[in-house]
Amino acid sequence: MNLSKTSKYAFRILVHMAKDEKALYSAQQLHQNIDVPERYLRRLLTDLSKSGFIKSIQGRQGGFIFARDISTITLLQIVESVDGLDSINECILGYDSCAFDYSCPMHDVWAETKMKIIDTLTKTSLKDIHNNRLEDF
Amino acid sequence: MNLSKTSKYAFRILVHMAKDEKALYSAQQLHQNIDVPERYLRRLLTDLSKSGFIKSIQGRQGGFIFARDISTITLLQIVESVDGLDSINECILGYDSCAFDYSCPMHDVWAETKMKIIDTLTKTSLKDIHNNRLEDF
DNA sequence: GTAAAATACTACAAACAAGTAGCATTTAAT
DNA sequence: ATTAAATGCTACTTGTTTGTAGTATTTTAC
Repeated sequence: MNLSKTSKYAFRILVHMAKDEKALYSAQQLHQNIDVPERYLRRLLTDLSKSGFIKSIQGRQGGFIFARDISTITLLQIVESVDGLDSINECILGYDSCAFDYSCPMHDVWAETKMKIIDTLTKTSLKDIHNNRLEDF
Repeated sequence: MNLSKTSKYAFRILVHMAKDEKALYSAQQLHQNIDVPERYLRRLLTDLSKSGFIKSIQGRQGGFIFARDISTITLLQIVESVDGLDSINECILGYDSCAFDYSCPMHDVWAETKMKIIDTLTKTSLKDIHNNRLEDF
Protein backbone atom coordinates (compact mmCIF):
# COMPACT_ATOMS: atom_id res chain seq x y z
CA MET A 1 0.00 0.00 0.00
CA ASN A 2 1.31 3.35 -1.00
CA LEU A 3 -0.59 6.44 -0.05
CA SER A 4 0.82 9.56 -1.68
CA LYS A 5 0.87 12.88 0.06
CA THR A 6 -1.66 14.06 -2.47
CA SER A 7 -4.09 11.30 -1.46
CA LYS A 8 -3.67 12.33 2.14
CA TYR A 9 -4.47 15.90 1.11
CA ALA A 10 -7.56 14.66 -0.70
CA PHE A 11 -8.66 12.86 2.44
CA ARG A 12 -8.15 16.00 4.48
CA ILE A 13 -10.24 18.05 2.10
CA LEU A 14 -13.13 15.66 1.75
CA VAL A 15 -13.21 14.66 5.40
CA HIS A 16 -13.31 18.30 6.35
CA MET A 17 -16.07 19.03 3.89
CA ALA A 18 -18.02 16.05 5.19
CA LYS A 19 -18.43 17.76 8.52
CA ASP A 20 -21.09 19.90 6.91
CA GLU A 21 -22.17 17.81 3.99
CA LYS A 22 -24.42 20.33 2.29
CA ALA A 23 -22.21 23.38 2.66
CA LEU A 24 -20.33 25.20 -0.06
CA TYR A 25 -16.61 25.64 0.59
CA SER A 26 -14.28 28.04 -1.17
CA ALA A 27 -10.67 27.07 -1.74
CA GLN A 28 -9.56 29.89 0.51
CA GLN A 29 -11.85 28.76 3.28
CA LEU A 30 -10.53 25.20 3.02
CA HIS A 31 -6.99 26.48 3.00
CA GLN A 32 -7.62 28.27 6.27
CA ASN A 33 -8.87 25.09 7.86
CA ILE A 34 -6.58 22.36 6.58
CA ASP A 35 -2.86 22.45 6.10
CA VAL A 36 -2.37 22.10 2.35
CA PRO A 37 -0.45 24.60 0.18
CA GLU A 38 -3.02 26.95 -1.31
CA ARG A 39 -2.27 26.62 -5.01
CA TYR A 40 -1.82 22.89 -4.73
CA LEU A 41 -5.09 22.63 -2.87
CA ARG A 42 -6.88 24.49 -5.60
CA ARG A 43 -5.50 22.23 -8.28
CA LEU A 44 -6.48 19.20 -6.28
CA LEU A 45 -10.01 20.55 -5.82
CA THR A 46 -10.33 20.83 -9.58
CA ASP A 47 -9.18 17.21 -9.91
CA LEU A 48 -11.66 16.04 -7.30
CA SER A 49 -14.39 17.84 -9.22
CA LYS A 50 -13.42 16.07 -12.40
CA SER A 51 -13.52 12.78 -10.53
CA GLY A 52 -17.10 13.49 -9.57
CA PHE A 53 -16.79 13.62 -5.80
CA ILE A 54 -17.50 17.31 -5.62
CA LYS A 55 -18.68 19.90 -8.08
CA SER A 56 -17.34 23.38 -8.58
CA ILE A 57 -19.38 26.50 -8.77
CA GLN A 58 -17.61 29.30 -10.54
CA GLY A 59 -17.91 33.01 -10.05
CA ARG A 60 -17.93 35.38 -7.16
CA GLN A 61 -19.97 33.33 -4.69
CA GLY A 62 -18.49 30.11 -6.00
CA GLY A 63 -16.79 27.21 -4.30
CA PHE A 64 -17.04 23.45 -4.01
CA ILE A 65 -19.84 21.24 -2.79
CA PHE A 66 -20.37 17.49 -2.76
CA ALA A 67 -21.67 16.18 -6.05
CA ARG A 68 -23.22 13.08 -4.52
CA ASP A 69 -24.24 11.68 -1.19
CA ILE A 70 -21.21 11.23 1.04
CA SER A 71 -22.37 7.79 2.09
CA THR A 72 -21.54 6.67 -1.46
CA ILE A 73 -17.98 7.99 -1.42
CA THR A 74 -15.55 5.43 -0.03
CA LEU A 75 -11.94 5.92 0.93
CA LEU A 76 -10.91 3.44 -1.71
CA GLN A 77 -12.59 5.48 -4.44
CA ILE A 78 -10.65 8.52 -3.32
CA VAL A 79 -7.28 6.78 -3.32
CA GLU A 80 -8.14 5.15 -6.60
CA SER A 81 -8.86 8.46 -8.28
CA VAL A 82 -5.72 10.16 -6.98
CA ASP A 83 -3.09 7.42 -6.92
CA GLY A 84 -4.68 4.66 -8.95
CA LEU A 85 -5.76 1.26 -7.76
CA ASP A 86 -2.29 -0.20 -8.19
CA SER A 87 -1.00 1.80 -5.28
CA ILE A 88 -3.22 -0.24 -2.99
CA ASN A 89 -3.25 -3.49 -4.81
CA GLU A 90 0.41 -3.75 -5.62
CA CYS A 91 2.39 -6.79 -4.53
CA ILE A 92 4.43 -6.14 -1.41
CA LEU A 93 7.60 -7.09 -3.28
CA GLY A 94 6.54 -4.91 -6.22
CA TYR A 95 6.33 -7.76 -8.70
CA ASP A 96 3.94 -7.05 -11.55
CA SER A 97 3.30 -10.68 -12.21
CA CYS A 98 2.29 -11.44 -8.64
CA ALA A 99 -1.45 -11.97 -8.13
CA PHE A 100 -2.04 -12.94 -11.74
CA ASP A 101 -0.39 -16.19 -12.70
CA TYR A 102 1.60 -16.78 -9.56
CA SER A 103 2.28 -15.42 -6.13
CA CYS A 104 5.47 -14.07 -4.65
CA PRO A 105 7.20 -15.56 -1.61
CA MET A 106 5.53 -13.06 0.69
CA HIS A 107 2.08 -13.45 -0.75
CA ASP A 108 0.63 -15.71 1.93
CA VAL A 109 2.24 -13.86 4.77
CA TRP A 110 0.81 -10.55 3.60
CA ALA A 111 -2.53 -11.64 2.14
CA GLU A 112 -4.59 -11.24 5.29
CA THR A 113 -3.24 -7.79 6.07
CA LYS A 114 -3.75 -6.62 2.52
CA MET A 115 -7.30 -7.87 2.67
CA LYS A 116 -7.87 -5.95 5.86
CA ILE A 117 -6.57 -2.74 4.29
CA ILE A 118 -8.72 -3.05 1.19
CA ASP A 119 -11.70 -4.08 3.26
CA THR A 120 -11.45 -1.05 5.50
CA LEU A 121 -10.95 1.36 2.63
CA THR A 122 -13.86 -0.17 0.77
CA LYS A 123 -16.28 -0.21 3.65
CA THR A 124 -15.53 3.21 5.04
CA SER A 125 -17.44 6.07 3.44
CA LEU A 126 -17.07 9.74 4.21
CA LYS A 127 -20.30 9.42 6.13
CA ASP A 128 -18.68 6.93 8.49
CA ILE A 129 -16.00 9.30 9.61
CA HIS A 130 -16.80 11.23 12.70
CA ASN A 131 -14.73 13.88 14.25
CA ASN A 132 -13.38 13.14 17.65
CA ARG A 133 -11.46 15.21 20.20
CA LEU A 134 -10.64 18.31 18.21
CA GLU A 135 -12.62 20.25 15.69
CA ASP A 136 -9.80 22.14 14.07
CA PHE A 137 -8.74 19.67 11.44
CA MET B 1 1.84 3.10 5.39
CA ASN B 2 4.25 3.97 2.67
CA LEU B 3 6.54 1.31 1.33
CA SER B 4 9.16 2.73 -0.99
CA LYS B 5 10.40 0.84 -4.01
CA THR B 6 13.72 0.56 -2.24
CA SER B 7 12.10 -1.23 0.72
CA LYS B 8 10.49 -3.62 -1.70
CA TYR B 9 13.90 -4.24 -3.22
CA ALA B 10 15.30 -4.89 0.25
CA PHE B 11 12.56 -7.42 0.89
CA ARG B 12 13.31 -9.14 -2.40
CA ILE B 13 16.98 -9.39 -1.57
CA LEU B 14 16.62 -10.66 1.97
CA VAL B 15 13.73 -12.99 1.23
CA HIS B 16 15.73 -14.51 -1.59
CA MET B 17 18.79 -14.90 0.60
CA ALA B 18 16.66 -16.49 3.30
CA LYS B 19 15.97 -19.42 1.03
CA ASP B 20 19.45 -20.63 1.83
CA GLU B 21 20.19 -18.96 5.09
CA LYS B 22 23.83 -19.90 5.41
CA ALA B 23 24.88 -19.28 1.83
CA LEU B 24 27.11 -16.51 0.55
CA TYR B 25 25.60 -14.48 -2.25
CA SER B 26 27.46 -12.15 -4.60
CA ALA B 27 25.75 -9.04 -5.92
CA GLN B 28 25.92 -10.44 -9.42
CA GLN B 29 24.31 -13.66 -8.37
CA LEU B 30 21.49 -11.80 -6.65
CA HIS B 31 21.05 -9.60 -9.67
CA GLN B 32 20.55 -12.67 -11.81
CA ASN B 33 17.82 -13.92 -9.52
CA ILE B 34 15.86 -10.87 -8.55
CA ASP B 35 14.79 -7.97 -10.67
CA VAL B 36 16.65 -4.99 -9.23
CA PRO B 37 18.97 -2.71 -11.24
CA GLU B 38 22.50 -3.96 -10.67
CA ARG B 39 24.21 -0.84 -9.41
CA TYR B 40 21.27 0.09 -7.26
CA LEU B 41 21.21 -3.40 -5.83
CA ARG B 42 24.87 -3.18 -4.91
CA ARG B 43 24.39 0.11 -3.16
CA LEU B 44 21.44 -1.29 -1.28
CA LEU B 45 23.44 -4.35 -0.23
CA THR B 46 26.04 -2.07 1.29
CA ASP B 47 23.30 -0.25 3.18
CA LEU B 48 21.83 -3.51 4.44
CA SER B 49 25.29 -4.49 5.65
CA LYS B 50 25.62 -1.26 7.54
CA SER B 51 22.23 -1.89 9.10
CA GLY B 52 23.52 -5.19 10.40
CA PHE B 53 21.19 -7.58 8.63
CA ILE B 54 23.90 -9.01 6.46
CA LYS B 55 27.66 -8.72 6.40
CA SER B 56 29.89 -8.22 3.43
CA ILE B 57 32.93 -10.24 2.64
CA GLN B 58 35.31 -8.39 0.40
CA GLY B 59 37.72 -9.74 -2.15
CA ARG B 60 37.56 -12.20 -4.94
CA GLN B 61 35.37 -14.85 -3.38
CA GLY B 62 33.40 -12.25 -1.50
CA GLY B 63 29.72 -11.55 -1.24
CA PHE B 64 27.02 -11.14 1.35
CA ILE B 65 25.81 -13.43 4.08
CA PHE B 66 23.40 -13.03 6.95
CA ALA B 67 24.99 -11.38 9.95
CA ARG B 68 22.48 -12.85 12.39
CA ASP B 69 19.87 -15.52 12.64
CA ILE B 70 17.06 -14.84 10.20
CA SER B 71 14.47 -15.60 12.84
CA THR B 72 15.53 -12.36 14.54
CA ILE B 73 15.07 -10.20 11.44
CA THR B 74 11.52 -8.89 11.17
CA LEU B 75 9.91 -7.15 8.25
CA LEU B 76 9.38 -4.08 10.38
CA GLN B 77 13.10 -3.84 11.09
CA ILE B 78 13.81 -3.91 7.38
CA VAL B 79 11.30 -1.18 6.51
CA GLU B 80 12.50 0.82 9.45
CA SER B 81 16.10 0.75 8.31
CA VAL B 82 15.29 1.67 4.72
CA ASP B 83 12.34 4.07 4.96
CA GLY B 84 12.28 4.94 8.63
CA LEU B 85 9.60 4.11 11.14
CA ASP B 86 7.52 7.14 10.20
CA SER B 87 6.65 5.60 6.87
CA ILE B 88 4.69 2.95 8.72
CA ASN B 89 3.55 4.88 11.68
CA GLU B 90 2.46 8.05 9.94
CA CYS B 91 -1.07 9.34 10.38
CA ILE B 92 -3.29 8.49 7.44
CA LEU B 93 -3.99 12.17 6.90
CA GLY B 94 -0.31 12.96 7.24
CA TYR B 95 -0.70 15.14 10.30
CA ASP B 96 2.45 15.29 12.39
CA SER B 97 0.59 16.08 15.53
CA CYS B 98 -1.74 13.09 15.27
CA ALA B 99 -0.97 10.26 17.70
CA PHE B 100 0.77 12.57 20.13
CA ASP B 101 -1.53 15.07 21.74
CA TYR B 102 -4.60 14.44 19.67
CA SER B 103 -6.02 12.25 16.97
CA CYS B 104 -7.21 13.16 13.51
CA PRO B 105 -10.78 12.61 12.28
CA MET B 106 -9.81 9.32 10.66
CA HIS B 107 -7.89 8.01 13.61
CA ASP B 108 -10.54 5.65 14.96
CA VAL B 109 -11.59 4.42 11.58
CA TRP B 110 -8.02 3.51 10.67
CA ALA B 111 -6.63 2.42 14.03
CA GLU B 112 -7.49 -1.25 13.75
CA THR B 113 -6.08 -1.60 10.26
CA LYS B 114 -2.91 0.21 11.19
CA MET B 115 -2.52 -2.08 14.14
CA LYS B 116 -2.91 -5.08 11.89
CA ILE B 117 -0.21 -3.80 9.55
CA ILE B 118 2.27 -3.11 12.32
CA ASP B 119 1.44 -6.37 14.01
CA THR B 120 2.08 -8.40 10.88
CA LEU B 121 5.32 -6.62 10.08
CA THR B 122 6.49 -7.02 13.66
CA LYS B 123 5.64 -10.67 13.99
CA THR B 124 6.89 -11.85 10.63
CA SER B 125 10.57 -12.71 10.48
CA LEU B 126 12.50 -13.78 7.42
CA LYS B 127 12.35 -17.27 8.85
CA ASP B 128 8.55 -17.22 8.64
CA ILE B 129 8.50 -16.66 4.93
CA HIS B 130 8.23 -19.76 2.88
CA ASN B 131 8.33 -20.00 -0.82
CA ASN B 132 5.23 -21.20 -2.52
CA ARG B 133 4.34 -22.02 -6.10
CA LEU B 134 7.41 -20.76 -7.93
CA GLU B 135 11.06 -20.81 -7.07
CA ASP B 136 12.26 -18.17 -9.46
CA PHE B 137 11.73 -15.08 -7.38
C1' DG C 1 -20.55 47.83 -17.27
C1' DT C 2 -16.85 47.56 -14.08
C1' DA C 3 -14.64 45.61 -10.23
C1' DA C 4 -14.12 41.89 -7.13
C1' DA C 5 -13.94 37.17 -5.90
C1' DA C 6 -14.10 32.95 -7.14
C1' DT C 7 -12.46 28.66 -10.28
C1' DA C 8 -9.63 26.77 -14.71
C1' DC C 9 -5.70 26.01 -17.38
C1' DT C 10 -0.99 25.43 -18.34
C1' DA C 11 3.70 25.93 -17.70
C1' DC C 12 7.47 26.22 -14.70
C1' DA C 13 10.41 25.27 -10.33
C1' DA C 14 11.94 22.74 -6.42
C1' DA C 15 12.52 18.61 -3.80
C1' DC C 16 12.91 13.87 -3.49
C1' DA C 17 13.49 9.11 -5.03
C1' DA C 18 15.52 6.01 -8.22
C1' DG C 19 19.08 4.73 -11.16
C1' DT C 20 23.96 5.13 -13.26
C1' DA C 21 29.04 5.73 -13.60
C1' DG C 22 33.84 5.97 -12.34
C1' DC C 23 37.28 4.87 -9.65
C1' DA C 24 39.24 2.95 -5.27
C1' DT C 25 39.93 -0.99 -2.31
C1' DT C 26 40.19 -5.75 -0.96
C1' DT C 27 41.30 -10.56 -1.57
C1' DA C 28 42.10 -15.06 -3.90
C1' DA C 29 43.79 -17.63 -7.83
C1' DT C 30 47.41 -18.20 -10.81
C1' DA D 1 53.62 -10.00 -8.62
C1' DT D 2 49.68 -9.77 -11.60
C1' DT D 3 45.18 -10.35 -12.70
C1' DA D 4 40.45 -11.09 -11.87
C1' DA D 5 36.44 -10.73 -9.19
C1' DA D 6 34.37 -9.05 -5.69
C1' DT D 7 32.70 -4.80 -2.48
C1' DG D 8 33.04 0.60 -1.05
C1' DC D 9 32.65 5.37 -1.85
C1' DT D 10 31.01 9.43 -3.95
C1' DA D 11 29.24 12.14 -7.45
C1' DC D 12 26.17 12.64 -11.17
C1' DT D 13 21.81 11.90 -13.97
C1' DT D 14 17.12 10.94 -14.61
C1' DG D 15 12.35 10.65 -13.39
C1' DT D 16 8.46 11.56 -10.39
C1' DT D 17 6.01 14.05 -7.06
C1' DT D 18 5.07 18.18 -4.88
C1' DG D 19 4.62 23.00 -4.95
C1' DT D 20 4.35 27.79 -7.36
C1' DA D 21 3.17 31.43 -10.77
C1' DG D 22 0.79 33.78 -14.33
C1' DT D 23 -3.02 34.47 -16.85
C1' DA D 24 -7.75 33.41 -18.45
C1' DT D 25 -12.57 32.65 -17.43
C1' DT D 26 -16.88 32.87 -14.87
C1' DT D 27 -20.25 35.10 -12.03
C1' DT D 28 -22.05 38.35 -8.53
C1' DA D 29 -22.28 42.92 -6.28
C1' DC D 30 -22.58 47.54 -6.94
